[in-house]
Amino acid sequence: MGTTSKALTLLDYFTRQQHEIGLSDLARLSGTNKATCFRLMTELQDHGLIEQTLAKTYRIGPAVLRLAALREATVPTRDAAMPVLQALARATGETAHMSHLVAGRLVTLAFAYAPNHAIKVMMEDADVLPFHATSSGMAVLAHLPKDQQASTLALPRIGLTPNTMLESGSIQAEMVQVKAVGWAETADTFEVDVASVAVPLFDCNAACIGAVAVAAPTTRLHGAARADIILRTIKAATEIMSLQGGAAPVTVQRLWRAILTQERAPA
Amino acid sequence: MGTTSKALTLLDYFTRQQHEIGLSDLARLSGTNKATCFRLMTELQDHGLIEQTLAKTYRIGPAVLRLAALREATVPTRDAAMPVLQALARATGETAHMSHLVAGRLVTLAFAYAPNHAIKVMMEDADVLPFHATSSGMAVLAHLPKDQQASTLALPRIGLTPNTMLESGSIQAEMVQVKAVGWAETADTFEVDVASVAVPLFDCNAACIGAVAVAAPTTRLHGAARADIILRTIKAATEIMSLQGGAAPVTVQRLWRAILTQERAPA
DNA sequence: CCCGTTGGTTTATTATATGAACCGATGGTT
DNA sequence: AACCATCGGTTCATATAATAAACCAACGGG
Repeated sequence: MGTTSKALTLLDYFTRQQHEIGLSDLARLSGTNKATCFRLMTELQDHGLIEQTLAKTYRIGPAVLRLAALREATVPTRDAAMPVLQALARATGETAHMSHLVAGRLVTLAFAYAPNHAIKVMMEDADVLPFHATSSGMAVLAHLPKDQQASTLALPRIGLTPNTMLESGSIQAEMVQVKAVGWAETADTFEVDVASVAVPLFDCNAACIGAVAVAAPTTRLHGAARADIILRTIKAATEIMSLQGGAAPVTVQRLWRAILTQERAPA
Repeated sequence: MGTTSKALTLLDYFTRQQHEIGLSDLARLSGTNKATCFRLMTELQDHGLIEQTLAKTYRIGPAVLRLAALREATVPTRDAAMPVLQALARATGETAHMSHLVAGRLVTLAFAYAPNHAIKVMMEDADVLPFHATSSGMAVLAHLPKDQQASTLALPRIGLTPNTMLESGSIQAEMVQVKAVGWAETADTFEVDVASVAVPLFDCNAACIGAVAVAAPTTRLHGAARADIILRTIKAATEIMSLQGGAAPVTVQRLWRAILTQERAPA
């Protein structure tokens, strides 16, 4: 592996749960030599990607803000999707969110809450979603190239609830199902009492790059409400893709058109 | 220079003006060998910091969005400053903005417009500001450690208007003046007819990390309005610092207190 | 048909990254 | 107070990774 990759890999250890890490800890976590880790972090620090606190711990630096602003100016992903997500949340009365595939991981980039329920599903930006336990993950996984599916399935999985799928076989069966209907659904697999519906997003090459999803308490994702949510999520996905110059593969487009025209969600 | 630094330096060539760059162009711009450039870009791409368009040009990738969200979750710089800037813009009727020092450069991180004027100063996120031609730049430069001042002054400067200061001598004289009053002011040095007032920001170590500024058409930055803007900008800066756990050096605090208590801007 | 340019690849050479051991400082524990 | 573990950071011989010139094939005018 290249030195640059090693340095950039160090950034991955900073998460919402652990956003400040000391040198020795980071060296241990990443399995790098302490001296190497120090040198790499110093280099990241010189460019503002990392900064050090008073307590000498490292954290993500301010340079990423400039890069993110530049990214949004170049490809307005988040800014373009935000109003669509807000409309989706308002219309469904539930939590809407969008995740993108970044370097093989599914990252939450934006979300919107609905005001009309006391109980709602809460989200965090920059969260990394497990493929096997979320509808977004399954929606994306099902539409990935075979090799990426295989490498993703080869990763270790953890059971977040009693309902989480763990065996490759059942996940692959679900992937077939997801691909056959054009959207994905999970209930109580990520967290108990949380269910969600997800629709994949594609770029201009018809390659799957993420998903739009609506998450709700399991008890509210039934019957007519559920059917409505499925329709609206598909519409939101197509809208976001048109804003970003993406397009679903024709096979998926056909599935969606069928669902939208019959104005009813299939089994 | 380390390999990682070389790779990260490549990111700096992506600007608001030039946000997509081809391989040969980038190799030329950065002075790196084309093969090296390719390898480094591929590595950045593997981590999502860079992505390639259909036309094979490179651009900033989606991973920076995750990092930026994580940064804001760790240190809510932008999110915390935004309401203060909006209030400042509303109260002054002009454009307010905040810039931070990132890896030796001054980067615009947030701004807010006022609704009440047809003519206003426009801003862009992620812009890099020249120290010698902006009030924010001078405010920061004046409060930097001597060695950083020297290295900044050693950089080449360009004259953006006939009024832009270019000689080190006049810039250093201005720095003394800025440090003596605790804030900075420029008129027609960045762009003709644009004037601005800036107040430095400090972190918890009392090290200067950026500035808050109000920019207005030169004709509107006079008399009572100017005095009011100076007061409000100082108040906004102290507010932002208290939100972020920073504090100005006692010398600067004294200057500000004097200005605020006499409720009048000094010459 | 040619010529210049593009993105990308190969190769021997060389410069850079690496990691064990070390340092001084800090903070509990006995 | 002596001890010990751990912290962030440094040193230096060794080994690995980065480098750059030359080379592709493909594309687009003139």
